[in-house]
Amino acid sequence: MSWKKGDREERGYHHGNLREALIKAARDLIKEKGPAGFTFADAARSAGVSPAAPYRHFRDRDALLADVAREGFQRFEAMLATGWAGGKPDLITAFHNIGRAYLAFARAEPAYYTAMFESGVSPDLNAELRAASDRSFAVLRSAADQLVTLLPAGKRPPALMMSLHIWSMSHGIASLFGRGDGGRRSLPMTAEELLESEVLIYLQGLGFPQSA
Amino acid sequence: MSWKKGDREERGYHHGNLREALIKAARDLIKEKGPAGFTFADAARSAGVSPAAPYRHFRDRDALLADVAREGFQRFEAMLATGWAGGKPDLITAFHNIGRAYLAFARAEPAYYTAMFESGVSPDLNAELRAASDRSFAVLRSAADQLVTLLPAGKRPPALMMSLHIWSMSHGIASLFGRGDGGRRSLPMTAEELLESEVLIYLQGLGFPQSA
DNA sequence: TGTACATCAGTGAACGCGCGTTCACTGATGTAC
DNA sequence: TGTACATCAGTGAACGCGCGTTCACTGATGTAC
Repeated sequence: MSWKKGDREERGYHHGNLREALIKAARDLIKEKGPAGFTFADAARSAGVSPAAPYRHFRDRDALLADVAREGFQRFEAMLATGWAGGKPDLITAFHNIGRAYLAFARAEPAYYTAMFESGVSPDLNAELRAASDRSFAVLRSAADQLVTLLPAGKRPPALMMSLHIWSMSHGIASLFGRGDGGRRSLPMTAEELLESEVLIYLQGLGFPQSA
Repeated sequence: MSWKKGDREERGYHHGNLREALIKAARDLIKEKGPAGFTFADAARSAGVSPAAPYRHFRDRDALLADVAREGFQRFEAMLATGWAGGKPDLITAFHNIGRAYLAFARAEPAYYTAMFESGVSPDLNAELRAASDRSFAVLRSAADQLVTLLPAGKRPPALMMSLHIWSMSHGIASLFGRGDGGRRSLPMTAEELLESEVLIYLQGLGFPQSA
């Protein structure tokens, strides 16, 4: 069987693009059965190759998982940046949009989210993963940097602290209520409404105007 | 080998108290190797019994994990209640103390915390687990009920919403930074300081006085 | 109090299974000349 | 352009291992009389 290179991703030798195919297989299996519920052999089977083939691309299961997480952070960064949209239409609205993007990502990509935050893969053990994680956070950090300029110089909170606060709110809500794979708890309101009201009250506490 | 019933927990037939011993073994294994890193056979080995013995007490591995989570919620509830201390010395201070208790639990008992929130065991599938989880949340909810009475009647936020906000902040910080088993990210401040400042700003946003 | 019996927690051997990992190999693609 | 060789992604068979699960059993404890 030989494939023409019609698809942009289709290239290479025997399989075509086994590395990416294995990452996709891992994502599907994580979504189906949780981060613990997939094996190296499973991923090979899903990708339609022999159980020995993955060893050409990943040292072991953890290396594969780390690559899923790294790819996840890349997409996450892109979604957060799209939410922020360079601070348009106004800084406060754009800031709320980052939170929405955060929840949208957790909902749309529960497999990536799990690999990134709950798979036990430590970013500190993998420089590339760490860098991808840091770049995601930098979107939030940079938004906070710009947001504090709305306040008079003497009343500005530390932007780092502020971005950590927003991150923890978003992550808390996403973890508890906003997962696409059957969230663990039900709510009398949507996760988005809960986060939006939380951020609103928080910004009021810092003295931000209702809109800008 | 026969044991006198010196220890309060020591009773029963052959092993003494295998059920509790298995739960403790599961906790130790989760703490060591993560929620995915223990098996039914592992737990039996740690408890010093044959691999068939656990079947007398738990249907399968998930049932054991659910019981770890249930026991975790019981201790969690107790810690939160101790933090609140009936609203002493004053409601605002006691409210902050619940947050501290939340983080202290995640730090001191990472194995329970993992089983409760990240093991994939759904509270909805187990009535007892669900009830234990609800009782934990009820501590926070009841504290919020009392706290809102500090505000004039027309300016009181819904206590349910408020308790969900506080829960998500605490859970977000505990998950991201405040784990006893080698948290995944380092911080320029303690998790406790981060949560305390976050809650403080949030309460200011709702119009609460600095102390009461 | 003593005896006979019922109960049931835990045993240990056995099984089938799928995983992780290795190995010499095959065969398509890339490259030197 | 063609030929010979090097490279390397993927094969498939094999292995040891530990897991989950079952089974008839054993033996300590509880209970009826």
